[in-house]
Formats: sequence, C-alpha cells, structure tokens
Amino acid sequence: MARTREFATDEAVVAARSVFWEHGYEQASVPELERATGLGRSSIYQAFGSKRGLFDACVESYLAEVIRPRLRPLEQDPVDAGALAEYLDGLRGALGDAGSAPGRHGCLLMNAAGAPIGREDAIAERVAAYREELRAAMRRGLAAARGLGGSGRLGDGEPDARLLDRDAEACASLVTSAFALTRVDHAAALRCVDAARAMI
Amino acid sequence: MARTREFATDEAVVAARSVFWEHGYEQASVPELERATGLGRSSIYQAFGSKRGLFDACVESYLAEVIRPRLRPLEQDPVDAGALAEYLDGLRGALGDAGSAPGRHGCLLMNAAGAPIGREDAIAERVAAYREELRAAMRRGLAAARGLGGSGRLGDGEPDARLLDRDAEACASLVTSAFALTRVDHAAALRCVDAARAMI
DNA sequence: GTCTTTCTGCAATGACCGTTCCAGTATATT
DNA sequence: AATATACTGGAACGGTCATTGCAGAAAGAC
Repeated sequence: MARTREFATDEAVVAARSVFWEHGYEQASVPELERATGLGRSSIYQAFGSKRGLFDACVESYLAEVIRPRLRPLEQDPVDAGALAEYLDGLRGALGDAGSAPGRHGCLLMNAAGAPIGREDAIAERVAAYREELRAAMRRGLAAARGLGGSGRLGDGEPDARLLDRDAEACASLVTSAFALTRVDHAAALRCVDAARAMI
Repeated sequence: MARTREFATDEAVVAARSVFWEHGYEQASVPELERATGLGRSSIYQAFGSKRGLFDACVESYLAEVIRPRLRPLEQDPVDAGALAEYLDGLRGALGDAGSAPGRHGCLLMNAAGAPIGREDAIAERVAAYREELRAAMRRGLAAARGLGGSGRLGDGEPDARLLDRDAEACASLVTSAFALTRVDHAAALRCVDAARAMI
C-alpha cells in the first residue's frame, strides 16, 4: 500500500524514554529527541502525533519493560518467601549503579509526579496506579516473607492484617523516597532501600 | 545616597515562592513572576540578579517560614511526647486542604528534587539537608512519644535504637511520599500521613 | 508500470524564553 | 541645591520552543 517505516518504533521509544527520564517531559526538547532517536521531526510527528504522544508511549514502555518485570514475582500466586528481598536487592543494585538510568535519574514516573505534567489527568492516574501497584506488591511480599496467609487469606480486621497494611505502606514509601532522593542524595536513597529490607 | 526601593523584598519573595511552588523552577516564567510580585523585570533583576537568584531566595524563605516552624517543636530539648502526633496532624490538615499550597502542590523542595534544578549542587544539598532534618526530627519525636531516652541518650548499639532508626526512616519516607503523591493522588497522600501517625 | 499511500528531509512558523541595555526617576548625603 | 547612587519602566536582544507545510522518495496493490 505504501512506503514502509525505516525505523523500529519501539527502539525509538526506548531512546526517547531515556531523554524524558533524564530531563523530564517539559525540559526534553524536540531537537534532543531527534538526536537520541536518530529520527527527523517529521518522522516523530508522523509516528506519535506530538511530543506528548511520544511521552505517553514512553510511559507505557517504562511500565511494561522497566517496572512490571521487576514487580512480577510479587504479583504471582503464590508469592515466594524471598521475593520481596530479591526485589529490594535488585532495586538497590540499580539505584546504586551510578551509571544506570535509575541510579542517575530515579523513577521516570515519580519525577513526573512532581512536575507540571503530573497535573495532566492521564499522567496522574498512571502514577497513582503505579504507586498502588507497588504498595499491593509490598504487601504480598511482606505477607509471604512473614509466613502469613500462605494461601493468601488474611482477615482484614485482624491485628496482623492491620500491621501488614502499615508496613506495606511504609515499605512502598521507603521505595518511593529512594527514587525521590536518588538525584539529590545517592547515599540516603540507598539507606531507604536498606530500611525497607530491614522491615521484612 | 540613592533612591529607595518601592517594594518589600520579602513580600516579593513570598509571591514568587508560590509561583515556583506551583510550576517548579523551570516552568515558572519571568513574566509570570512579574505578575505575581507586581514588579517589573528591572526590579527583579536589580534585587535578585537572576531568575535563579530569586529562586534561591524563595528556597530560603520556604525553609525559614514554612518548614522550620512546623519542625521546631521536634528539635527542642526535651521533645514533648505529643509533638510528633501534632506535627503529623498539622501536616494532614495542610495536605488535606485542597486550597492550600501544600495541598495543591506538595513540597517545593521535594518537587525540585525530581526536576532538572535538583541537579544543581546548591539545590541538591539543600534538599538532602532538609530530608535529613526531617528524619532526625522524626527520630526525636518517636523517641519522645515512646518514652525512650527521656534525657535523650540511647546507645546506638541497643536493639531499641536500631528499631527507632528504622521507624524514623520509615516515618520520614511516609511524609516524603505524601508530598510526592499530593499532586497525583490526594487520598493516597493522606493515607501516607495516617500510616506515619499509626507508627508512633 | 502506474497509482496510492505513507514516510522522510528541510524550512518556516509564531510564540515565548531569560537577560541586558538605556533613559529616566527618586532619594540620602554633602 | 548639587551630586552621587540605586531603583524603575520599557524596549530590544539572540535564542529556543513545539508544531506545521510542502516537496520528494519509497514501496505495496493493481
């Protein structure tokens, strides 16, 4: 029917993703996105419609390729007793590596949360959902590690369940803080991950 | 010697502060700062040197007038047993008020942490110091509430001290997360504050 | 081979950015 | 009153922004 695209869309998204990750949506310029993706302006606008469209694609890719794979072991049934510890160790490795994207820039989504783009409903919902996903995963991981609810069922009213809820919220918050602190205080960020590990 | 300034510098800083608070450093435009402060460009540049100079003044003002007053009761000696609960209740009130600056925009400094400006050494240090101040305050507040170290002294090696450290880190992280989530999920932010309260 | 459709390269668009320059104004000191 | 100094208003600076328009290139369908 027509001319075929000369580039792989997903490769372009990955390249653009790292630009948004580093600079945030607002400060990522189109010329910079051109450079990173190797594409011309027309190709970007033809494929994604707008800078915002490209960013949305990057957010989806970030969730699918960066966040979810790490979280998956905590969302399976049953959850392995060591899954949470493994997740946190992996996170620590990533944040501790000063060369990696997470180590240098924290979390693409949490950075977006504090930026003007975070006011956009579509983005706000994505970030909120991610944070909730993280909290739920922490809860499952904690429960498994502590040998509670091996078959998953723990009454919501029980004291153990309340404690689990609080600790899960705390764990998720420690991870969130680690992301938030990565840019400004690398060591403090790692301390947050360690504190989360110690909560298991 | 010379003509006198026609405006109050601190009033201008407060006005500019709310602009930076809402939009972040990068997205706050000079025309908008002019509008908010009621000043002309020349006056701004004469008084503060640059947009960045004005921002620095706003950060100082934010620390001195917004952060420190709330944290003070937790930094006195001795700390009141109810000081942490009062702090968290106050924070809950501020974050819960959808009309207030914290309720709408979270924390000026934590927002800056995830933005490009967070890469500037001077800003990164300020944010890191604030976060450490918060953690230390949480520790003192927790200790007081739990009746530990009435005279403040608790050996670093004791198990109680380790627990206190972890809980303080968790508390500070819950507050940090509350700030980070305010823009994207108001209810979740309040839940974080509640979780911190429950840790006392 | 022709047609149709999509993709690509380049240039231009109007708008806004932070900063600077300059002429004019007002005041505290002498 | 004269002077030196600091503040103010307004216009202009060069630069960058996201987006669009258009001409040409490429490839599947017929």
